[in-house]
Amino acid sequence: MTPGKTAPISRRERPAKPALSLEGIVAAALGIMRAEGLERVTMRRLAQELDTGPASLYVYVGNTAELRAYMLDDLLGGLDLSPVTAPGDWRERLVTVLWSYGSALMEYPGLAQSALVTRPAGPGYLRMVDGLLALLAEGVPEDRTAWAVDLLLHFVTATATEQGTRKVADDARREESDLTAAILAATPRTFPRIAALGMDLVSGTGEQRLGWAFDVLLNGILETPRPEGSQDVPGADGAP
Amino acid sequence: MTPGKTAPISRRERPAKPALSLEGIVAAALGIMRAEGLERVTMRRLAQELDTGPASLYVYVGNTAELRAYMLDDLLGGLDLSPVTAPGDWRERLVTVLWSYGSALMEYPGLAQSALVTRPAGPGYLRMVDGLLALLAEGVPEDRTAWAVDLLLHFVTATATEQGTRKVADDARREESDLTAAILAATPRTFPRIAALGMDLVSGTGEQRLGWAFDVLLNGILETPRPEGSQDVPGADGAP
DNA sequence: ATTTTCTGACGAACGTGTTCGTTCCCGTTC
DNA sequence: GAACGGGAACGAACACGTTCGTCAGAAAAT
Repeated sequence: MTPGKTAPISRRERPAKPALSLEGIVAAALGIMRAEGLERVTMRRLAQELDTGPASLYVYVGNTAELRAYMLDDLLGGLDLSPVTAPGDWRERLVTVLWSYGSALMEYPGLAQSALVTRPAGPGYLRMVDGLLALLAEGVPEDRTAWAVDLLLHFVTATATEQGTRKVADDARREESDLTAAILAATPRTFPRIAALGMDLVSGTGEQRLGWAFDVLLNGILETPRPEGSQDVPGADGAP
Repeated sequence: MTPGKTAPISRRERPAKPALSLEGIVAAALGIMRAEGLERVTMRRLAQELDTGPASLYVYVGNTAELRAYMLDDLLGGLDLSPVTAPGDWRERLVTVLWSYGSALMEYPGLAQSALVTRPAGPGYLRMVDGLLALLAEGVPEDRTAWAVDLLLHFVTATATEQGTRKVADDARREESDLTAAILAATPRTFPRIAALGMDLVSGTGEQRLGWAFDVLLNGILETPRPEGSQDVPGADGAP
């Protein structure tokens, strides 16, 4: 596992390298991530693990963002989608799946950021979207399920990014006190509304706020139809 | 307003370096951004502009994320908040301000990403929050204004990040076809729901979708009270 | 007036992502 | 069997963010 510097043995002594494939690269990247954390997954470190040079990786992966997208998709493939077909209230089951997604993202916050930058389009992501669409179909009018799933996922991803990078910065104290100090420094003269609300602005745990946000989104989706003239798309039925 | 290029005088002609201050650094950074784009605002380029070395900047700025936060806050300070006190429907005025915020962010997408990673806490941001709180107070029950403003801004920031980085990637074609291809490749066997919806999943312009999202959020906020037991915070009134 | 202290500034260095030109190998074609 | 062509792998290099140890110069203390 820890190759260290086992003397500069020429590569020909290594018994048949796995030949370098996208799958192998992603697997190695996930291995490093689980063992040492995502921030350790650098192109150089990864290349070293695969006994090659950094430039060689670029044959299979366009850049680090793309690599992370592959890693994330792999993770999403392992997501528990059993709530999709389980019995019970569709809202509860939907929120359960969304929480799973969010939890996966929060575990490796850097991946969430990638998902926000590079829109996922891998099989793992599509699998999840399909499941969510099935759940939405149970209770949401047909015209807005497409936009709704996007909105929900977009929101969870963003929240994970925010929460996550804050965890990386580690000192939640520092962050909090930064904004907290500013709030406490607000006087009725400078920022009246902020001063009035005070620490209520930063109240609640992340879970509480996210749970509330889910309710807000679902309630809003249920009673907000899609604007007219936004659904006539050529070939929208998938039968060209 | 438009600083332009007041003759590219060599740095040695500069009469007495501005002594290097946070204000000066941020101003120079904004200058480079407006002239050459945000991606050109590197520590080295910035140091060169200020006729010093990169390391010197770290006395005033912890890292690039922090620098960008300062830049963003400066931009936010120039935001048009006149709708806050204007007459008319509070919802329309609120959305107007949110659009301003979003537009500012989309102009320099990298800044949006910073805002998502490092929570803003500068005067420009607080000014905007205070204005939004005033607008929300006109129509939203008091218990949820604090969380609502956070939710709204969080969402706009995330959307700008997503939209923006896509613009940077430039080929919206490429991006679109990536997901589009996956959608078209979906069969009723593999991903039934996705196949059924087809291109409707990617329908609508960014504006249409964001406008709809605003409606969803506001409608949801209006009818989703905050969960009980989440508002008793010590010193919540700002009077310790 | 001399000494001490401390902070802003700096030069050099490390590890990073990414690109470029070259080399090598293997399947294809004559 | 020989020559070829193309994709995979590589070595070297560039610009980047950030850190470290050092230094100068001003402020504070004596």
